[in-house]
Amino acid sequence: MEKKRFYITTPIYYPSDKLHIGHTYCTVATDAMARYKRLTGCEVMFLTGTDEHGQKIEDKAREAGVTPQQFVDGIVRGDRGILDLWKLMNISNDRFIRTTDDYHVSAIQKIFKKMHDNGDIYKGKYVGKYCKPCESFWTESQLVDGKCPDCGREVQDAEEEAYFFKLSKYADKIQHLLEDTDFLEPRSRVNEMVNNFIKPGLEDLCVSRTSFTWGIPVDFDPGHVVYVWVDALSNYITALGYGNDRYDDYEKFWPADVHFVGKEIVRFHSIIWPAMLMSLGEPLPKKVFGHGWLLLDGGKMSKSKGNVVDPYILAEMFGVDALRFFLLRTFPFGSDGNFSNEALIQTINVDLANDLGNLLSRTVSMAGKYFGGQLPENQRFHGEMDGELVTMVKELRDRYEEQMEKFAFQNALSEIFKVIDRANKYIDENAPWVLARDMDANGPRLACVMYNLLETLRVCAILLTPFIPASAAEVLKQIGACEACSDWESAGQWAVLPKDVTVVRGDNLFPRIDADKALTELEAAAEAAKKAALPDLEIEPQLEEKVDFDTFCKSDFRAVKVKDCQPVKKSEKLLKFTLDDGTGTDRQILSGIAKWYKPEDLIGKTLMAIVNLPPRKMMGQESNGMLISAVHTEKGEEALNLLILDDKIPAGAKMC
RNA sequence: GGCGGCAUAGCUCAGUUGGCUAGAGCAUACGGUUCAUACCCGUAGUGUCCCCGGUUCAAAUCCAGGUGCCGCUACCA
Repeated sequence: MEKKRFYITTPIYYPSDKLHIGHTYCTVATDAMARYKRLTGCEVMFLTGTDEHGQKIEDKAREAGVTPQQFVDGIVRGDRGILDLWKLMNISNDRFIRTTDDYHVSAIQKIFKKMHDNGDIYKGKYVGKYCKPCESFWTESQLVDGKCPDCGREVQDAEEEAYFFKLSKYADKIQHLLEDTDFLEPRSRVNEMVNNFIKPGLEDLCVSRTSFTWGIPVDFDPGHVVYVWVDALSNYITALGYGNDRYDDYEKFWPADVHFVGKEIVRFHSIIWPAMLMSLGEPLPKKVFGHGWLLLDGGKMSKSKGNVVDPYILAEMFGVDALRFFLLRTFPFGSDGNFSNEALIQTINVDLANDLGNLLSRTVSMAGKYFGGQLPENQRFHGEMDGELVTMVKELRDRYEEQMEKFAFQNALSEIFKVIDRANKYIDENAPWVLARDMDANGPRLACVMYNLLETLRVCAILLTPFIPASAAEVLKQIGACEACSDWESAGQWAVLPKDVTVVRGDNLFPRIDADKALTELEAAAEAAKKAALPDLEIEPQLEEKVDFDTFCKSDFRAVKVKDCQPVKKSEKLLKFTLDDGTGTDRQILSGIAKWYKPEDLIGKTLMAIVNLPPRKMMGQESNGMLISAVHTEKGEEALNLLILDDKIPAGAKMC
């Protein structure tokens, strides 16, 4: 009999920046689902990738002084890039598509041509706004206060030639698909789509651009590039070999079982994508699932807020499995969740360290202590004491399966942890340490208690495999489970381990985390990351206000020579200068530059000062003037350089 | 503005087609235990289920109105 097949995808991410915890969330969820399906015996195709074309990449590349291809290569394949991240997160994707891959490029050209030839793509005029100085084309909605969002200047009506896709033609079919089937989940998204887009009347979709070149050329009309919709969405079929010879899995895996997508791109996947497939005459994916977002402090994560959570830092600090687990255990997949470091640490400590990790630790340790690691065959079952636990474990796989089929990861995990909780309680009820006091009388009973715990751990570990693959494998290893005792089939059965199973004590699965210490470290890491993101160099903007010449001339700048320089007591900032200003009388100036200069290094230097400022007292000492420095900001940190003049300039020389 | 969603314990949230004496986890307090990762087990709580009406034998749940928060509002990828 042929295996059941399952095709699941993440969105292809846009590599204009490094990915954050939100992308990781979606990919980890997809990975858990893919691993679950493999566990149940399906032949799985799990696809993820990157969407690499478009204006923004072109711009970013120019800023960075590299070609667009070099730019995306860096973000995708570079150090700590996207591929590295998925490797770190133990993502089991079968394929990774980049929209710059040759086979995708040529397939897109075929798809575009096909839709053109069947009359669904036609040439039209794209009306918008044009900013002449910037030479850029904007849409009505992109304008800021009706002006160019880049320079703020007036824009003019303009039109450019573009290809359009007859989206409107498919409006009725799409509405039916959304309203009368369970194509789009969660259900709450359906109303949004229908009310916002379909009912007001679907407009045709502009599917080409002439305003930038970083895209797939329309091969029959030079100057046009295929816009994101056709380019990106089609990845789900080109990666299977549609329109290309690179792969040959289209017949095998299409239609997809589910596209996991963020709620912000539900529209593309639930309206545009089905319409495109209808136009191509291809079957539709079975389901689109729009998951929620991870919010920070109740708000969206964003670069500008500087609150982007870096998955690398978290995974390295707490472990990949802990992070994977947290993401899927804590938040209902369909709705938004509040991400916080506190919640992450708490979940790790409570569920993974205290409940699961400790259950394994105490079980294996007791098996070692009481039986030297190998249980005796002679075991005494006690229906009353054991019944409840055994029943729960026997029913667990079915309960779990029910939730997993609904993508309710949180609930599936919750079922497992109910059993883990029950097992911890079971230990208390049976008090193995009491039984152990009289091994002659209680040996068989104690052995049965231990066996029941191992069986419980076995089933839980199997079912946890999609979520925490490495840790689950470690559990199975420690409890001595063979391969046949670790598969999906055996997870539905009780008493699969041999009675005389041998356990192997290992390291603690999930070390407890010192919350205060970890939070402090995270803050420091976040601070460092924030700093790294700051611009290398910032200078003060120039003043708008003009100063007339006469006013300027009133400022008396002079060359001065440093006769002496001392730190000011009790002041961290101030240095006290004794200066020769050419008048024959020493001048004292205090300057807040101790952070940048050592006093002794400045003695003998020729500097510049304004000498006719009114005297001012600082830390009880009088300052007569001000030394002139150049200031700028580097990586968010203030930098200062005194104006140091050529020593041949005599003291008192006038600056003008 | 239009459309949609949400509002339940100190915190994060469950509550399916009205049957609830309103739950879980975390946090808190107290007690027990010692196999274990200072862990585990038990007990104790506290609620104007946002407000105001209505339907009903019965409303957290359904309806109307109000308040507050959030999302979507199409060519940004």
